[in-house]
Amino acid sequence: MKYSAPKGFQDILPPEISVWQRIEAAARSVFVKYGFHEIRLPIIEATDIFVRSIGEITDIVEKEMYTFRDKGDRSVTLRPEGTAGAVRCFVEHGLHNLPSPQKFYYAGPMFRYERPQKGRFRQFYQIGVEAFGAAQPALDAEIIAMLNDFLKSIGLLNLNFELNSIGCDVCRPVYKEALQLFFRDKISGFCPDCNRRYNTNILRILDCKVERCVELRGGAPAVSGHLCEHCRIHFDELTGLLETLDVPFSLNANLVRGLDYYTKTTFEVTSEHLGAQKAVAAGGRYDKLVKEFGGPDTPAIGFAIGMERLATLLQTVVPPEKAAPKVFVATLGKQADTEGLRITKSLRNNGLWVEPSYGGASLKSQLRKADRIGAEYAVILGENELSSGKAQWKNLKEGTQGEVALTELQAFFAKA
RNA sequence: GUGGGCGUAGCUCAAUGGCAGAGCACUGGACUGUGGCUCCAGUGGUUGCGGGUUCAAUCCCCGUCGCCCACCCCA
Repeated sequence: MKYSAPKGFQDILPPEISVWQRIEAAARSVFVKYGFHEIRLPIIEATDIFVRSIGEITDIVEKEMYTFRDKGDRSVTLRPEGTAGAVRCFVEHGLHNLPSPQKFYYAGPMFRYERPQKGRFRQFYQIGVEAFGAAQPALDAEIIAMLNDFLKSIGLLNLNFELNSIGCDVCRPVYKEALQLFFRDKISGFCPDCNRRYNTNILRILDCKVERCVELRGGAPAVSGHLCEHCRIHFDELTGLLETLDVPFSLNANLVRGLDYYTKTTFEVTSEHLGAQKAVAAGGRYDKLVKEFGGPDTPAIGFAIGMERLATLLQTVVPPEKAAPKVFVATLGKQADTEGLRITKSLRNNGLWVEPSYGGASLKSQLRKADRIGAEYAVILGENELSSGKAQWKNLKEGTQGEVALTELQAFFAKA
């Protein structure tokens, strides 16, 4: 093999594409009912946009970004996620001047230089959703309900919907201090990763999977007990609204998002039928990010859906569609080859999927091909048919055959 | 970045320190112009790449690249 796609990059071929198209169509039809509009964003942004929003000490920024200098010596980065670019877009175009909230979605590839594994690629596709300009828990509830609607509409059940609040810039620092106090004396007993987390992102100790760490962190202060009144009310109202809207969820006090910009509500949808990378969608509030980007103080919330992971799940539920032509036109002889092309075109003009023979093969091999590509009908056109002005039609599913005048072919297949 | 497993035909996989194979798929034939079933034949390989050991390496050793899985982290 001389060439292969770069590590962590993959081709998506026709049998799989039908699942992707189904996902995209379902997303559009659900999102439009919630008033979300599609936007198309650049795949490259100024590097600083991601550093400022995602956070300097996150893995994404520290080691996973495809960053390079363009010919104008600007540092640019292939987007590792969509929210930063969406916020940049919102601020750049002054979209806060439009009635609030403004609601958007987008779909496309993201890039992270990571070691590939099941459900993880260096180029991966996300459908992203962002809503700007409403601080009320009603918006959180709606956006989560919309995600739930979407997942139901493509036929996915048995997903885990987890919810948490990580507080705001008032209560989170207090909570972090409480965690530092709790772990200070016992951190040396934790795994090396947790010792690193103690300094970089202490919240992450709460979802370490190492058995010893799970035991040792028993009794650690829960975020729910440290939310300020404002955040606690927001969260309580949200859970109440989700119950009203019949959105099932479970609380997970250890649900921590890795990106710095999240505030208050965080949520994640996972499946047990994926590998270790089991999150199919995740998101949360980011009330400070628009201001951070130079816009007015504008609360916002969003989520992202992992397309590959969703497609993997959907393929186990719904088999990929096998699309097949209505008619295969088999021809024998130069003159019939030409006439066959003309017939093919006229049937296509009637809206049918028609495949011509490209000439030169035996009738036997042409019919074999017609069968293998799953055509419903074959039209047979040779010297006899040309001279009589009548083609043979054959129903390949039922094995029936008959004659039809060349001038009647369109009418024949319009009814067939 | 770390750890483990695996690289042989388009796909799924055999094989052995001594001529590189099967099934499926593809093309054709048996059946001068009638598919599916059957039978026959054909196309297709620098055994991922590079080096080493050896009379001889697909096999053993080293390196490298790729794939898979897990950690970290994340959609």
